[in-house]
Amino acid sequence: MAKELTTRAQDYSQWYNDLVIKGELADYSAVRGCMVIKPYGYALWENMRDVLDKMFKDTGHQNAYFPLFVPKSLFEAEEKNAEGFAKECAVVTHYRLIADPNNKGKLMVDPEAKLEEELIVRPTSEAIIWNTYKTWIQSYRDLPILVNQWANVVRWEMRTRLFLRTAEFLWQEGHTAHATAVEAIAETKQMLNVYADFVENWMAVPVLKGVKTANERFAGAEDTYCIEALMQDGKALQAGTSHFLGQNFAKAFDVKFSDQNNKQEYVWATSWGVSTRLIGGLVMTHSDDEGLVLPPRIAPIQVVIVPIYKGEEQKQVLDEKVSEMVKSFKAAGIRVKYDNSDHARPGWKFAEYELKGVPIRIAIGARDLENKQVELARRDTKEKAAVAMEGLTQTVENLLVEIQNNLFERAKKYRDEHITKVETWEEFMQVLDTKGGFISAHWDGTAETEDKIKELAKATIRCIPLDNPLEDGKCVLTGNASTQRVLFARAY
RNA sequence: CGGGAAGUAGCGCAGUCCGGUAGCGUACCUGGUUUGGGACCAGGUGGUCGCAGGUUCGAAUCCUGUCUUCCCGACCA
Repeated sequence: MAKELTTRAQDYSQWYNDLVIKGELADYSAVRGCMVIKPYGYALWENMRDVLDKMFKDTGHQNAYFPLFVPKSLFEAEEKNAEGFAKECAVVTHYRLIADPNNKGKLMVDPEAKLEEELIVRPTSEAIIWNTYKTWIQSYRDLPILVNQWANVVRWEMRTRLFLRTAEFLWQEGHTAHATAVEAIAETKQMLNVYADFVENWMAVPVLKGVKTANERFAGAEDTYCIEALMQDGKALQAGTSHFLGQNFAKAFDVKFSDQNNKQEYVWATSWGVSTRLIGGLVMTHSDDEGLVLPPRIAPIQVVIVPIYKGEEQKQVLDEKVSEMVKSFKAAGIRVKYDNSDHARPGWKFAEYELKGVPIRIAIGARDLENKQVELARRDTKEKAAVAMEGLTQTVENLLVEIQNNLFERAKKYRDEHITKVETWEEFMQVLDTKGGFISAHWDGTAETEDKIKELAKATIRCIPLDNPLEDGKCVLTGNASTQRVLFARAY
């Protein structure tokens, strides 16, 4: 029987959950709020990770690894950062279990094994890293430090959703140290551009680059730059952030260096990260009611080949023919899977690989061998065509590029059509409730107005776009004078 | 943390009101026929019904407690 998928129109949230679980990206686990990332989903993450990792290294960064645990005294050193994360920290208080004398076969926490100082399971690593940088930095010659780490972090969220918000998630966090503010700001912007480049050109997800308002800023940052994407239900998703941390952490951890004039200066910092949340954004950007739709450049399987045969004899002929094709594909760097397993019939396989979002499917049977052709089906448009075996590898290479471009253009068109300029509060609410997407509106620049809008509309300022044109106007809520439009949306 | 729902075979569910020793679909195994959009026939395997206690001759079913998960909300760099 078919794996029943909920459609987007029926229940968008359920559709998303169905895709993640039935598409075998991830599954719920026995641990509240934590997911199991399954091999197919992890392969996707590995592809994303590998591309990003190369981009980081190409911009001069190195990987390192810091501890999972942060002593409480270090964690609280940068006050704003600590306060921002305090209410969602997992805390280790003991280090040993013993047999429970009142409950045979069960264990209990040994009250004798209480830690002198509690350990915070990192929700982010600024504290432990800056405490370390203190020992790495003495002179301007030690700067800059350009380090990234691939890690897991824990944020004890009250409400979780697969990939979008889980208690534990995988990410990378870059932490850099610089001699000047100018240099640190340049780094912050550079990494924002790296993220935008990756998300748009590899994931085919269009993003808006901008800077957060003070309210939405990372705890402990001077400025938070972000890329914002738009999902098919009209809600925005923060896809990545890059923070200019000023000297906040240097001061909190007393990290100084001697400059060329032997003067002691505090170090300037940045941090930047993207997480497995990107996978959630990917799913909600491209997928449809038949299942996942993955962009070719990061799809674990780019091409699946399904043989159609009657009897063992035909199968062997096909196996032989297809092995040549596979060899040619692999030589061209195409990630290909030949599924000649006998326990499922072709129709079942078609549906299965559509559900899993494989960009191209090739079906080949006796009929095709005779005509020296194959059936080529593309996942993004669901179009099927008979194409010649002659030059097939080139045909497939071209089609992969075309699909990649089509996905991006399709998503960008949708996104652009869902940026709406509004002038009045009535329009603001109407667009929000009926059309969704980003709303470009004037805002008087105060946190009070921002809070009020959040309360009234459940919409937040996603960002102030970079290179935002100045334009005199009136705040959409208060009518006060405003110098520029900002982007509002309901968000994940 | 507030509200709701659910825990019975790998997965999805019925049975619970009205107590009598567990069933359906799918998956899985065997054999056969099949194979161009989620095949069909036949025969099988698999669960002491989340956990603990109570009522009863007898509990998936009634009572008490407890644990867990999901959904909605609040919260969310």
